[in-house]
Amino acid sequence: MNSSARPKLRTHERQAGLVQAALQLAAEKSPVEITTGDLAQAVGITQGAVFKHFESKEAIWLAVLDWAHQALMARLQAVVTESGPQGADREVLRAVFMAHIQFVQAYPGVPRLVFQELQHAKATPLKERAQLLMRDYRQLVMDLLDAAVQAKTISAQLDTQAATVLFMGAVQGLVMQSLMAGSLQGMHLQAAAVFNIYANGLPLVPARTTRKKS
Amino acid sequence: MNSSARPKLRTHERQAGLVQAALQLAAEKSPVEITTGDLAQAVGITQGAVFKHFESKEAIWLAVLDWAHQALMARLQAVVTESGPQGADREVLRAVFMAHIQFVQAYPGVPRLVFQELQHAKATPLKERAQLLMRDYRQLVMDLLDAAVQAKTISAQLDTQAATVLFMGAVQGLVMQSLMAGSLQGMHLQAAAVFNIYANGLPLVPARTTRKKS
DNA sequence: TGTTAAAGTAATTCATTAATTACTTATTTG
DNA sequence: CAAATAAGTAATTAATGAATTACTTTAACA
Repeated sequence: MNSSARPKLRTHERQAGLVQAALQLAAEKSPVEITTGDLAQAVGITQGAVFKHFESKEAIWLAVLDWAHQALMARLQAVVTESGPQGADREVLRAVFMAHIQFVQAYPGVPRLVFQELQHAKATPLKERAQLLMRDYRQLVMDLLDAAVQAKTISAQLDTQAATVLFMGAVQGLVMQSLMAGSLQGMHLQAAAVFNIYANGLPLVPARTTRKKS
Repeated sequence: MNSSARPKLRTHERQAGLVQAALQLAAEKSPVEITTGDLAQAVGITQGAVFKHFESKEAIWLAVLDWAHQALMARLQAVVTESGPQGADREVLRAVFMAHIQFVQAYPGVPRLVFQELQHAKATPLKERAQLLMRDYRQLVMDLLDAAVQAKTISAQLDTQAATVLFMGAVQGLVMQSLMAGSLQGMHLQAAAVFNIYANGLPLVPARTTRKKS
């Protein structure tokens, strides 16, 4: 990647470089098979030099997860606030959905890494970060759904927990799909179709002329 | 696991034992961190002895994937045929969904392994097996959806590709959910709620009092 | 501008783990 | 029942890869 032969960057920049390198590499291969040597090479330094900037390999992945957390949530939050305080609720959801898909396309290494870490049985620091990211994300989606219920755009029948799981699963399904196909291309085309089915599954508030029956 | 001190099993049985041990261990930890030593121990033999029965570690995981493929598809096929030739289509889907969830609860290592392998960028034999399993699964779901459209239980509007992605994503979402929670308990409770939303998203055929149009 | 601290190198250490080897023991089966 | 074969052991090998060390170079700044 970075072949500019310019040695001696300050720790902060090297850290950033390594984090980006990790993201790049994770886009192409499973995080488990990324070595500190790979990272060093990608950034143009020696394997040993990596440890001048990070205490351990784990610390690098922690930084990557932090970056991803920050970047993803910022984007999604932006989308939410852009949509204005009382946008059509389904449309906000759709915008968030599509923004997430875009993010995944831009940084395919992130879902890889997150899922990788969630797999560990016992709570490693990395797993905890991954959980944190997911929890935050989950909360954002659930808040949107709850707001829609509140605003009576969606029926109070809705199990918002379940709806959140399905929302996240929809993204995950698309990711998996592209892992099978081997290409991220066309992901957001299918994403729209998938979201339509999802949104269709969210119950409308009962027709307002009719009396509601259980 | 197997602490019965009975040496010298025939290769076929040892293979089966090792496959089951791998499934067990994969239920608890990430497949990457399962060593041949772990497998040997779980089955009560020496690390080296493992290679009397499998050419390589990779061969073990291949066998595991084959077993999983076989077992999962058999179950799902059974559910489909049990439901009779003209069962209510959504109910067949629901039954398949729930059967899959049950399978995942019984063998949590399987989704772990599959996803793990799908991550590899270049086509390793293991990745190909995982893809094969997913493709078969995907086909089963899509066939059901297509049949429902054919039977006019579901509107021809439906993008069955997308509906299949969402179906698989729904399972995946539940898996992820349990990975976050750290427990498989209660998964099938939430599964029912998730499926309801999904099924609700499948468009009904237009009201039947209307004359059918091509 | 010369000293210091940070950033880098190259080579080494240490641990892990898949696979092999030389040898032993159990189990078929001719 | 005694070869022959299959299954097992214990120890070794070879490769990999994270981290450490001893030393060198660059950049900052007092």
